[in-house]
Amino acid sequence: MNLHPLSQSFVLHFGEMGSRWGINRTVGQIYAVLYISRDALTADDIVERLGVSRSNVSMGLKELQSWRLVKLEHRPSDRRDFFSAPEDVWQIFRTLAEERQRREVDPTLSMLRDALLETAGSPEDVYAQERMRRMHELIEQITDWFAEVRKLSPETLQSLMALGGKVVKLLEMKERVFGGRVPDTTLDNRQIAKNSSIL
Amino acid sequence: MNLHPLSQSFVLHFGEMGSRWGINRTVGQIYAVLYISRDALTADDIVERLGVSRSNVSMGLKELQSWRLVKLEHRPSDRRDFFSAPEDVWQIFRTLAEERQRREVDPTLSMLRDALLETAGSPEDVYAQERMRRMHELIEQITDWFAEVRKLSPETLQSLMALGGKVVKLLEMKERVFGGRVPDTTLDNRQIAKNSSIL
DNA sequence: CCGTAATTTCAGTAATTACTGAAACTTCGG
DNA sequence: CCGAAGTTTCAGTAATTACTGAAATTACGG
Repeated sequence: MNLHPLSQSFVLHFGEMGSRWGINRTVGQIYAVLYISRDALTADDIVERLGVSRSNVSMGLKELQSWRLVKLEHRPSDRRDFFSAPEDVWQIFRTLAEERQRREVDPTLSMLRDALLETAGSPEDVYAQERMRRMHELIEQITDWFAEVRKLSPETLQSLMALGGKVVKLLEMKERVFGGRVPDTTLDNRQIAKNSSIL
Repeated sequence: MNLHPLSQSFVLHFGEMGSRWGINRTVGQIYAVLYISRDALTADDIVERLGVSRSNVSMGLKELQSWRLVKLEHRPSDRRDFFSAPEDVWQIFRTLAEERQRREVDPTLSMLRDALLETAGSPEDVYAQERMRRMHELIEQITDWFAEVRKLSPETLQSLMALGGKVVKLLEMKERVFGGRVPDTTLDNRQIAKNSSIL
């Protein structure tokens, strides 16, 4: 591995993290190298930095492209492919989440839906289905929420996150002015549903 | 594998998902079996249902315990260990997130902080550090937000998620009425004014 | 279109990770 | 404490996944 020591620990760490996340070590390292590089790199640049085979880098880059995590660009009178990671970290995060949704969450929801359509033949099946229903509900809720949140601009999102749990307090306050009853400590489902319908 | 067909696809799917998430197939399957079981199960129950070795189940259960994803209980005059998955799916989700935070996010933040303390010796290093700084910022922001959100009750959280992006609209509405000046509450007024003005 | 540089594919092999059965250990009722 | 039931550990092996080098394919400047 032919890297500045500062970058080295970053790259190694991402290789390690990659393997924990079901992405292989080299793919993680390739991404790390691209992420911290100012300029777009050729596959051979990456080979040189990581000390792995050219074919390995080729496969890794293909994998990263399938995740939409790297951009491919070309330069005039240069036949080589140049790769780079997107600038915006929020965009990267979003892409990652979207791809995981597509690859893992959607198939899971689909499997759960299928199982819920089956006729339960025994008390165990009835319980199993009930559990699956709850899981389906949870995943769908988080999924829908995320789809909504994705529509917000990064700035808005950042502000909301900065508020954190205080959002609730702010909404309670709004309740006092617009709503009927004053909620005790937490908001009640129905009440929020009611209010949001006016929007 | 000795399971009702309805449960079988669920269990197989979770095995598959497990391997994609860096958790091994059997561990995923064990969890799935526990999740859909009404009663707590012994290790031998799981062996029977999955058709894997007793030792494999033992290791898998240990792994799941280290993730705090299974509860261990005992019954009077029965020396066996009984395992079960928590009832509340929100709780499960939360535990999973907390453990991943502890195992993956925290070490990553720590690595990034260390790298940011180093002195950059070249223009490449300077850029690499800038990128790491941005990544650190993003992760910390999401982390802090999540820590806040974790304090909310599942019901409150659910209500908030049901609102989705409409939260922004509600807060804007509040803005229009109070214009940053906020009636007496437990919150520090200045803090709210500051935060909501960004919206 | 030719030649060559660049990239991809793929079969073989290396490395890693998962799984098993046997043995060691633990626990607890008697 | 003893013995049996239950659990864990671990060395060996199986299965999976990652990586390489060579060959095939692609793509583009001349």
